[in-house]
Amino acid sequence: MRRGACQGVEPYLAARPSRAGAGQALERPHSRRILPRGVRGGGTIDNVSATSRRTHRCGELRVQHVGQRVRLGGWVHRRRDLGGILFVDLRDRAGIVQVAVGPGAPEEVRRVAGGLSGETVVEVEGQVTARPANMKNPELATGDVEVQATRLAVVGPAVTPAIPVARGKGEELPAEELRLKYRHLDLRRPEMQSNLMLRHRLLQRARRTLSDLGFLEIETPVLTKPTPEGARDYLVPSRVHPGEFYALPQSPQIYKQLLMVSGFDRYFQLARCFRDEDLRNDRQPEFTQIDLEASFVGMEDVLGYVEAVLVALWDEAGHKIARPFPRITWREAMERYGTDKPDLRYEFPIADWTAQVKPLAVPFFQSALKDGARVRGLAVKGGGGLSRKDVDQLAEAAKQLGGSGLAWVKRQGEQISGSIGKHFTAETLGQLGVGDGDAALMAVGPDRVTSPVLDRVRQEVIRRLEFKPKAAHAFCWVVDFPLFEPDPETGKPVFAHHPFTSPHPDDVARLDTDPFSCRALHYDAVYNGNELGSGSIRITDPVVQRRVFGHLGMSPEDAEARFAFLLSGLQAGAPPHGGFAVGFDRVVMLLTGAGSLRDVIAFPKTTTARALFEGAPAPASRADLAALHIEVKS
RNA sequence: GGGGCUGUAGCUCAGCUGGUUAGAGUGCCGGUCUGUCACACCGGAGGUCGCGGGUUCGAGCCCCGUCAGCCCCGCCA
Repeated sequence: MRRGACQGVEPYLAARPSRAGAGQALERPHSRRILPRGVRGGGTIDNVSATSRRTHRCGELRVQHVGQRVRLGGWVHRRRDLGGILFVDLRDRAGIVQVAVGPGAPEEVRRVAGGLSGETVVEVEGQVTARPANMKNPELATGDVEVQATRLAVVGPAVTPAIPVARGKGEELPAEELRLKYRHLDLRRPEMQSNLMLRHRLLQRARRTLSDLGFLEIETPVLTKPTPEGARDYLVPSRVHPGEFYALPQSPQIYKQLLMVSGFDRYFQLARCFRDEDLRNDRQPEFTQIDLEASFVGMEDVLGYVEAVLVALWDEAGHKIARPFPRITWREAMERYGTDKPDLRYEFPIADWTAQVKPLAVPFFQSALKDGARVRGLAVKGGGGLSRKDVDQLAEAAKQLGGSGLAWVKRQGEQISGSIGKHFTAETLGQLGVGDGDAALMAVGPDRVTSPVLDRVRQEVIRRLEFKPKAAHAFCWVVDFPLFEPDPETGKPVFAHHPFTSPHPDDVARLDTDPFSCRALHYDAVYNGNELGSGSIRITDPVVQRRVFGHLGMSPEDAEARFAFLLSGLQAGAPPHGGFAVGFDRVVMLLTGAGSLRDVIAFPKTTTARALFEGAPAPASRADLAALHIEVKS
């Protein structure tokens, strides 16, 4: 056990067995040999931390080190000068340890310690001592010990930091703009270090899991050709070929299919992907996917591989997840939850109340109840707890999503109230599952309107009434997605996913006659209402692939020009194959509890896609532009 | 492209109905202090109220514009 890693600032490391034993053994003779005279190595426990300049990391020291002479390097987190005695909290990535400079310390040490300011980098040599019982600090993993400094040197003087690294309890974070501008300081904070250390471990665990399953890590180009995800491409001008451009990959989609054609059988990559679209809290223009593809597989196989990865990742973060994940069809998800990424932590489904409500002749519904429109609603247990203000805000949100609003009924004993309350009896409400103290929230219209409305209302009700989740971790697979969706403007069928997704074999015959009824061999992994990733079984028949391109409105010539390398690949003998891509940054965000992707990416972009730290993008020089055959309009 | 929120000391924030000298905590600087751990105490410095224009006798506060950050829609798996 590397106990040193298991302390406060890195909570996810708790009780994790080390697998680094062999590597440590190799390191040991080396680090022992170069340790300075008079300083003993750290024994058998923390030797990977030792270097020619230090024996341990600050945060690793424990009672077992008492009596040892150690040498540390780190940043001055805080300093407490009591006059005759002075304490320095020394910080590195492993944590914080208290260095004591008492009246008995050498004059030089006392002098240097007296002048230390925050964030200065120092090297300390001293003896680890046990703190007396009443002077221990239980909030610090190293709180049972301290280091009595016998040597102290400033090796990296620091100006007063622009934003604080050491924060007081309850002190707010600096503005995000400043955190991004002074990212080197923000990244020193133990929270950020913890996030990025977990990220590292998740990456390693994903690699190991897939490698153990026989997947080969193969890198694909970053300078490439536009891929078909449908987002805007980042373009890179070619110097050698005037007027021509590379595109940065939105995903390695076509490459991984070609690797299957090439017979690599199982591929994975921790792939950097680029999409030039507007940002969100959970969307960055460059991001990382755990990308995989396998040959001679069906959907079951792929879901199995992805489950193995996800279970391993959650395990790495300390959560035990049961397999297999439950499955829900896309149709059922839309029917019961109004979304293709249902949050199954809560058993609180949407119901079709058309049959029960239609005979009541409620004016609010009558005009809308045509052309296949339905009345759908939520029976809210304890919905009496929703204030009039809550209901009004829910109705307002419903209207913003394009609905005609939200009808509501509350039942308290024999008292029935609400916007359409006078049309209801306790008996009718009982049939809808609305009991005493409950409420019914209803929307009317075509499903494409009521689904998003009731999805939103459901989430808001869960939040406002603080429903208890029935599980902390609710994974599911959403399967049987439609192959096409109507174009919002023309109503014509367009592909719901990328155009390499195989139609469901049972539905292929209806491809031309009834496209909207065709299902795709496409599947999403959903966790607590978040989409973690998606995948599909691919089209391997070049004839079908050409037909599908035709459906996208692509002429055979267009298809050839854009995707010749894929089409010729498929003609060359393509094995049945399929794959998946996990949005890795989002996984890290969920597992760290971070509020935004920016807290799990070392150097993220702002919402306007700027890098405040390094200052990208930036204008290019006239000479650079000329070399690239580019003129910029000003 | 559209909507919303925010912008006051290095940092986090307060600032009344527009009113005369813009405050607090923390950090910083100086001092006292031998067991602190957000040490405590005493003293001090520190302001282009994001920027530009307007209204007004008078603007941190009202109006218009603009910039930046964040959130959302559009867009994007």
